[in-house]
Amino acid sequence: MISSVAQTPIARKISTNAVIRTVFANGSISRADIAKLTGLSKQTISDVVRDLEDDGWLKPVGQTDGRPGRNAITYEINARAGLAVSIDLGSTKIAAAICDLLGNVVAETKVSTDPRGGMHLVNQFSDLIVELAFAAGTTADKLRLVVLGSPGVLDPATGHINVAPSIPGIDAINLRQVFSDRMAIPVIVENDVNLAAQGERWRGHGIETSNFAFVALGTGVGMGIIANGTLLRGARGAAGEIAYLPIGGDAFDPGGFTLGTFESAVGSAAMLRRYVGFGGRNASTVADLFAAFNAGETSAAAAIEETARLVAVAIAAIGAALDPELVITGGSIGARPELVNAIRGFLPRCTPYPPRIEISRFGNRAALMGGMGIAVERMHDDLFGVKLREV
Amino acid sequence: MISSVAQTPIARKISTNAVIRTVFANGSISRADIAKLTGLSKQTISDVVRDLEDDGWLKPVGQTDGRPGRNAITYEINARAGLAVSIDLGSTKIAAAICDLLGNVVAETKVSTDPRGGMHLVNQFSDLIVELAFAAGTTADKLRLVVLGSPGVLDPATGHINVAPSIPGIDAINLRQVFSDRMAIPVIVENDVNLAAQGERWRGHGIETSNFAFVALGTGVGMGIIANGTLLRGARGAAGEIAYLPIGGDAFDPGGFTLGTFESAVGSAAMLRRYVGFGGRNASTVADLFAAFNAGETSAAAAIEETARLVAVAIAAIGAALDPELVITGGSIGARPELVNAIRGFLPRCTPYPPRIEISRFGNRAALMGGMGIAVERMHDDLFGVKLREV
DNA sequence: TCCCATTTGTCAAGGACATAGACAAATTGC
DNA sequence: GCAATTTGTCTATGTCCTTGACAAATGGGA
Repeated sequence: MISSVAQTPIARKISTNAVIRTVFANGSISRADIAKLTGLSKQTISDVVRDLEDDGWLKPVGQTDGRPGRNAITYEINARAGLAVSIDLGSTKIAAAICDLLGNVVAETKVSTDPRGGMHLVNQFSDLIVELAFAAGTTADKLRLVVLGSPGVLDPATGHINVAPSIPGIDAINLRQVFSDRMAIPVIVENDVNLAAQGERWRGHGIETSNFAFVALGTGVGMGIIANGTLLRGARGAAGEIAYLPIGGDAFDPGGFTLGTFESAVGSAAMLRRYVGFGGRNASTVADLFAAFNAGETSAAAAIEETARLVAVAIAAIGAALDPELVITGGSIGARPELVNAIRGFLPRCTPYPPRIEISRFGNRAALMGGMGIAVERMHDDLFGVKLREV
Repeated sequence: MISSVAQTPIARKISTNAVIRTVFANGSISRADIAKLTGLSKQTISDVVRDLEDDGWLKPVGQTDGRPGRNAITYEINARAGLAVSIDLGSTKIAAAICDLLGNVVAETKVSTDPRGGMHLVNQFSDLIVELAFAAGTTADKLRLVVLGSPGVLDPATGHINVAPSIPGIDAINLRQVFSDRMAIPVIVENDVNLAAQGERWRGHGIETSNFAFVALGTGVGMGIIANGTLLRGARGAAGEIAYLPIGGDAFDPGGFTLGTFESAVGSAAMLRRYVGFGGRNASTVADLFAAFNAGETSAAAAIEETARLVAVAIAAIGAALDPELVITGGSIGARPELVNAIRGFLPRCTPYPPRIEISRFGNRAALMGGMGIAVERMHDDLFGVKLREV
């Protein structure tokens, strides 16, 4: 025998999947209505719903009322039947949340990142999860999945983080493996900007758009791409690493290799340098610089204007390559409306088909949201997905 | 009743699909071997194969021999059971071919493009197909599908060609609709560079690569992107329109809007202009220019060098956005090894992670090949694909 | 209050498709 | 010629789905 006999026959899996999807789409629904919507017979629906209720995935919640005919029992997803964790690892803060099968946030917290990095972070994650699980009224071993967002370039195959300048020691261990072994739960590691893009796709500006880019502008720069409705990672996981775009400087300058030509031109350090170059004196952080701009300082305005011009050219380049319908900006610089308005002004002057520009809906929670979105999607796939046999 | 009862139950469709895929993967195979490879029972395989043979999809071809035990009858795909047409519409030539279910070319031809454009082209396609069908020993009404590659930006939803400078009158009609109505066959219209990328994906350099780009350099410039193994079209079908990359000129120069900044800098007109600027006198076409280069003319070398430098920067930009493993070049300029070698020299100096560069395997037949690849894939989907019911 | 139309959900019968195992037929090797 | 091996069919059995009948529950009207 090459393949063992399927535990649950394919036909029943398909029926179960159809029922689950129908209940997800409709919230609270009777078996008779499920039958009408799926086209399956009442008998089949009753069987499937009985199995799902026995296994805890569905629960009866009430009755129809007021219409002629016998009242129907209505069923809902038992959201608590699947809980997962999303963690956003930043260089200064770690945000974490537990969400249920419907994507509701059940518990959430935020702590300072352990500056020692490496295995200390794994310990920190582990403690966070135990604490969150308690707050959610459950225990860590009941959690089905962890999605971890991290800066850096991840190898799509192994999950190893190859480049992560801002987090010490994290490229020395196989974070996914170590963390997963420690918790005895599957762990997905993903680039934080990619997660932010997924977050916007799930419940943000990208909800109705299959082709958009999330551009993060802050200390560093990065991009997450949603194309044909799914995340685009590239051959080495480096898709969207726009730090290396040959814009804002000479592409052949060897200095661009370390930081990246574009990042050297529009990162927060470059902005402050530019501000000082224009004669500014009152800003040591980007927040100061925007404050100076709002106070009417011309050198701050010039620094922002020049940055916006370069970002507009970068977006033109991205538009020529990817044709996104929408570009969502985020990060400490990218979330500033002052900058985004300036970009909106430049864009139609450097590309014939400018995409729409929006500021991220979730601010610094975008990556956390994206992690939850992936977790929910993955739980659905694992629990109710229909997988055809590989030949 | 909302949905009509499925004609063929899903389980049988899945089994049929598994059988077909196994036969495709193994060429000539016995029913017993199909059973071993799929894990399905011998009985089921016999039933499915009998149905497929009755309907003409499979045919017995011989017997096993020489091994102990009873000889088995071997079966093959009946390749002639599905024939489709691929057409590559160029500004000067139209190439067309008929291929079978296995992607074998059954008939092929090439004619000059009718310069009057518009509906005259539809007539020309129609005549070509009738002629090819005759050469293939069949009739046009037996063909299942036409894939048409055309220059220009196509709306992914409607198939309408929005921008096509080199073909007159083709943006005035809904080519897909008109052509499909005329032939009474489904027609797929796709950008020619996208088709070239698909061709390389199907049977060229991209056969083992899920993330690569096909860059066409000639009179105009364009790019086809394969990401996650599938074609990337973008929101308006303009993904890969690298003519508008802000490279090789000032992105804010309004002149760049008509032709595109990058195309103005590296198209064949720009190359010849550059050659003359360097003092060249002996070239009125790009072929002349490369001949002058091979004769040792320094102004030709300088023109090619400068073009290669700009293309390298463009590939660096594409690499930063998409992280392809490979870039395949084609077109009258992009297929020249002289240029590609120069690009290979520049690339590591302007990007830290240069992709591999290869010249298209199919020359000017790449788009035709891509059309066949799509046609074969689509025929398989239509004929044997498993579609789950939409809820 | 009673009856009817309507709706829900279960029961029972039947069909399609799958599997397992027995078995006849065909072939090689000794 | 006989054993071993392999192919492909036949028979029995089980699962899943559908259909149609029917009991149970409900609202509205006489």
